[in-house]
Amino acid sequence: MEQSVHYLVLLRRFSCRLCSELSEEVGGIWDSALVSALTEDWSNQVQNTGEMPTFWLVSEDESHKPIQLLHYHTHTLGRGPETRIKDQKCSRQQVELRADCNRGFVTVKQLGSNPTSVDDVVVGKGNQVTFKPGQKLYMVNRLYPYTLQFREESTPGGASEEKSRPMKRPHQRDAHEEKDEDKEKSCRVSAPSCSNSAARPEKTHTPEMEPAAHWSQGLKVSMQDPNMQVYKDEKVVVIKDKYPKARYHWLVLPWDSISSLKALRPEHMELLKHMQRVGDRMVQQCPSSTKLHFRLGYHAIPSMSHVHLHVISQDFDSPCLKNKKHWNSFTTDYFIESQDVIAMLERDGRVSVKDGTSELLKLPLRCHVCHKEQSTIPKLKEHIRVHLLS
DNA sequence: GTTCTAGAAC
DNA sequence: GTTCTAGAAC
Repeated sequence: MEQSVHYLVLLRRFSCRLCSELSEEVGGIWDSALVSALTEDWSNQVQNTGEMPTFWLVSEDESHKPIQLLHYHTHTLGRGPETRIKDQKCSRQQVELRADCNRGFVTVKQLGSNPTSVDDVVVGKGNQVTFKPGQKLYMVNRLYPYTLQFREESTPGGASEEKSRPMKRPHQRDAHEEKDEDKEKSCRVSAPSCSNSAARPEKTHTPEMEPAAHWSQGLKVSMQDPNMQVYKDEKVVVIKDKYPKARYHWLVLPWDSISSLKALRPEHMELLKHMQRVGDRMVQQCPSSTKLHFRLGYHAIPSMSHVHLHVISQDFDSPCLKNKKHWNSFTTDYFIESQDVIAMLERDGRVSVKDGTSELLKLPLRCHVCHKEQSTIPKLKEHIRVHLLS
């Protein structure tokens, strides 16, 4: 217990250091409001991939159905049937909203004369501010509060308003929402505290709701969640793996929507190099970087959509590491080093995965240090402790 | 990706 | 009997 507390204290100090030092080193930032603008290429990529992440503007007092805010579409709102606001102080065109689903915020421009605000910040006529999950938008005079919810829209082109309701998002559930305390202690990586009630999933699933987003889309949700983000800059975001397979296990994800290694093209080279640099920095800033060995790489056939670079310490000391698939995905050629992916892209212009790679997950359990075969996961975990202590 | 659990392995 | 795995379901 004492050790866990100590560990958490270290982590918090580490996070603070990361905030200042890492930002300096790689030009990254920690306040998502400061994220600089990306190009509009993303919009095209979304259309090409058929993936349509969208925000939903949710009336806090549930006076009307949530309003879908499609990526890069402008939405003018104010007094009228859509919001059911009848207050004369509210203009019919009170605000213009523009969602950037990839970077996780909506731009709010005040068009009306009376003040629109986001939390305590008054936008001001003609001005615009960012609005993120966890914040509250007050349409006018600190009245008519709204929150943002984010989810993947599974029907490209957009669902009709009638059937489009925010749904529960299982992968937005944080570790601390399930058997919280035990998990936090046992996984040795503290889940960040979540004050973002607006972005939390619905607890119940009513018949009129659409089915939940597929689990494989979970990273796209997590990477947008400010409570999950450990680092971010204009190109990438880093989150802690929700089910870490070692004492330190981060994921570096590009803001650009790249579904898998297969989708990588030469134009992604600089992005991949940047992802590796950020991963390297994560390691360098880690208080245990001198004691633990780290590897940076990609799963050849990842379960989760959206390219993500694993930055993982090689202790594999985690209760979340439970089965052969977990083990072999990090200790066989199923795990492709970041530098090898970059080299392959440089050489071939593509990243290919060898036939039979999925079979690597079924290989016998073998210690990653001494290569001795172990019969079961519990025995393997007992065995690797020996290397950890030596 | 995780959880759950039947049944294999011990 | 218990432990552990592997496949289904999510």
